[in-house]
Amino acid sequence: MRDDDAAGQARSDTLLEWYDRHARDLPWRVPPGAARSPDPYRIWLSEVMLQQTTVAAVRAYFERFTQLWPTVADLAQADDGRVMAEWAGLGYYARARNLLKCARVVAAEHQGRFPDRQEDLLKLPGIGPYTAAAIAAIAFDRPAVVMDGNVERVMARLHDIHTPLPAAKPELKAEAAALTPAARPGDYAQAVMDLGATICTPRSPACGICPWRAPCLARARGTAAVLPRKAPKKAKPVRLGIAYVGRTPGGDWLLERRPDSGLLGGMLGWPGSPWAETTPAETPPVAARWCDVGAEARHTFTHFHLRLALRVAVIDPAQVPADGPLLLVPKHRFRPSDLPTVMRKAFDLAHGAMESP
DNA sequence: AATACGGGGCA
DNA sequence: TGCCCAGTATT
Repeated sequence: MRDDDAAGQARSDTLLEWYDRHARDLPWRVPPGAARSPDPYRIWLSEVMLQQTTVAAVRAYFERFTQLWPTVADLAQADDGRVMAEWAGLGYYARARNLLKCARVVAAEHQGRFPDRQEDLLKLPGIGPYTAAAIAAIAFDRPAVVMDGNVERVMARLHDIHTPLPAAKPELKAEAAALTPAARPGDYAQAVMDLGATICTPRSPACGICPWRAPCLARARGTAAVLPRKAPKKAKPVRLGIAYVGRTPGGDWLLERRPDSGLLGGMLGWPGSPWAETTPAETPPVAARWCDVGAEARHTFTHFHLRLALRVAVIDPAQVPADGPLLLVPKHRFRPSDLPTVMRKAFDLAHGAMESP
């Protein structure tokens, strides 16, 4: 065991030396060696945004959110619709709903301070095993074992593990735990994830410049590019739907607030038919002369492809019930960027069709 | 254990 | 255009 400990120590030291020289400059990051300590609010916000999402996509959203809501107390008081609108385009909208829930729990039940232990962080909405470990390690420098897709890939290659995911997870986690150091665990966690994101990449890893090229078994055996192995995935079915893009004579838009649970939950969207495998029936939200737009919006979600046929009409505002999910958004307050991507695609096509009759 | 849940990047 | 990537909540 002592040999393993010593080898692990040497590896984490090697990685920390690399991180001291090559740490990425990120808006939410405190550089290694800096005097200040990280703001748990900013670490939490960035980690939730980074779930299933690339750094490139997150940057602008992070800047915007921290500018609008500099503290967790500010976010806790924010308007729900405003937060959903600012999240639009980032995807996985349950994250935004849980973000608000979590901010309100922290503000009301934790005096505006995030818990510093993984076990307590795990109880908060939207914080699972990965995010709890990441906050504990990065914000509070606790030796939590941070397991994300990057770490899984790095461990699979370092130890040349060929068991397919997700079956390999326990083994990969054990290897990651054995390497997590007692000194500078926060920097170590960020270092492994940086390594996975910049060098030990999913395709064509840059083994030649990797700080772990010496101990890496997959590098020695030439198997890095095929690891980690994954269980085969199933094909995505096609679903069909119709969306109705309506506008009043005054130029206000007819939208609906989608239910909190389910696909695009809590987001604005165009009213329409359910999305199913078969051709949908016409289900106009209000009576009007709906015109077929020649084009359809195509969009791929996690588990199906959608083809959305489009109808446009000038509608009578008096036809819109005051209760229910439908709402008229005034012309000057409507921002296409407040919509999830599929709804923005539908708008772009419908709007083009309305401009040129 | 399996499924629902977006969107962006790259070949 | 199509394939790859990747945490949390729910069932």
